[in-house]
Amino acid sequence: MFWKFDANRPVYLQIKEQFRSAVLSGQYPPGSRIPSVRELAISAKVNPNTMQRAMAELEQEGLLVSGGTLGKFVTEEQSIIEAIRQKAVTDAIKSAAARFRELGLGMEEAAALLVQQEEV
Amino acid sequence: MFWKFDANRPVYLQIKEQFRSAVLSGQYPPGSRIPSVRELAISAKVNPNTMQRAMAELEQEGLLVSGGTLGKFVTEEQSIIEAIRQKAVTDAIKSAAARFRELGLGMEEAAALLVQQEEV
Amino acid sequence: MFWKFDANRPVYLQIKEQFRSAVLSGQYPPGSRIPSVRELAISAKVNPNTMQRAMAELEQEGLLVSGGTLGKFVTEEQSIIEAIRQKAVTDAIKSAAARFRELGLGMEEAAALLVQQEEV
Amino acid sequence: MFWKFDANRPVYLQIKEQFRSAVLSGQYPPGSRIPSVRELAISAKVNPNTMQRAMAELEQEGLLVSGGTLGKFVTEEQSIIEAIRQKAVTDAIKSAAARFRELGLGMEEAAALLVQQEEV
DNA sequence: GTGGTCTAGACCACT
DNA sequence: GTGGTCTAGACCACG
Repeated sequence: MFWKFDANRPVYLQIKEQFRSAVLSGQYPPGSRIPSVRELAISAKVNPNTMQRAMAELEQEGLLVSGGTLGKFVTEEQSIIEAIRQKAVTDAIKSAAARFRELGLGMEEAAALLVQQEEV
Repeated sequence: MFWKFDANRPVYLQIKEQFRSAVLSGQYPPGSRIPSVRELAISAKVNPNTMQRAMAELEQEGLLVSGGTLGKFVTEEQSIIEAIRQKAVTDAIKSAAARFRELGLGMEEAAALLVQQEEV
Repeated sequence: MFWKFDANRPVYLQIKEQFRSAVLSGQYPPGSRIPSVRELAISAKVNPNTMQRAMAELEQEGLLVSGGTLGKFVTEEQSIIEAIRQKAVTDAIKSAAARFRELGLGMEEAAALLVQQEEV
Repeated sequence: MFWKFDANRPVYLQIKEQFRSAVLSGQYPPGSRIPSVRELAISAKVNPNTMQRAMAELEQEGLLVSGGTLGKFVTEEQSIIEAIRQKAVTDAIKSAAARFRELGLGMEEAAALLVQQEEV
């Protein structure tokens, strides 16, 4: 798990986003145990409380379930995961579209730049 | 000029982004006078100090030039504007691409969703 | 605002309960500004962070709305307040009933003891 | 014996309450042998240490007496049982009354809701 | 001064 | 060892 933070947004929100993405992209399969809060905090070079807050919110969101002293686990309910994925993708697209529109960039143009960027 | 702020990022940064976009998209042509900080602050429902800070940074960036007691003006130097546009577009694309990649979304897929979104 | 905490349950949860009750019982009318988090923390002899957490959750619940740097306010939406009151009362009744049942106490019996207790 | 735990309070305290209630409501008559700590722990899906701690405290309270290698038994002294019952009922009533009062709920009103709840 | 975030470090219960 | 809570104290953005 590699972390990258932008200084201008709350770290715990960025942790939520990135960890959610990690789960959605299959890095932590449904039902699997995730690393302990303390380990994750170390890997992200962040205070355990900050990591704890992020994971607690992902738990409240339904993506994670707490196994008490056994650690935290990715939910086994595929429907929840799928719903979260849908929302994440839609949000990302909407937010990018809004930014492009703000810049006066047409969607086809933006789409072309995106594809082209990948080829680099 | 319509403003939309996200609670989780410094307002003055969002003002910079949005005002810069307004200039780049031609809403304020090169050489034109922009509204006073006071007026902009009211339209954005923001403290004048906050607006002042944002405009000062856009001035330092070269996009705006101060006309002393006459107010602030958009720079007339096309090269500066063009450079800023390039950077803004590139940043927006890169940032969107990074987010999509994080979500395990292919660029072609994302591009398709973007175009499709416009049709809605 | 007077606070009373039970050592065996998280303080922030008890703060939520008690403050919610204070609002529901009209101590803080709809739309009114509540004391600052720092003041409340002092009055409850609790760390500001703990109070902050409790108020943030009441905000998420919809009972409070944040006025940014102006402080926090009780929501003006009567419907939300009413819904929260309903839930609070129902929960309290259910929880008491469960406890009484556990003790083999009939509801009529318990009801009598409750009324009698008030007369003391 | 059916167990139900609230995540926000120490499990051993909840075991004490529920087992005490089970005895008071006659599920384990005076002088009868209770299941082994190991069995109880399994039925409650709880660590034996946790169950052990709860039973030890009930023993110290006088409700249970240890029969050495024969297991634990409910005390045969009716006076003790009666005293514990009194305290348990009084505590439950007081605690419910306090909660209702906090919510601005009159005792007659609460009593009515309690009785009504039973009919459902 | 206000809300909000973050760090550092401690303590508790135990799924 | 793990999740969870709490304290103490600091910093930031905003007004």
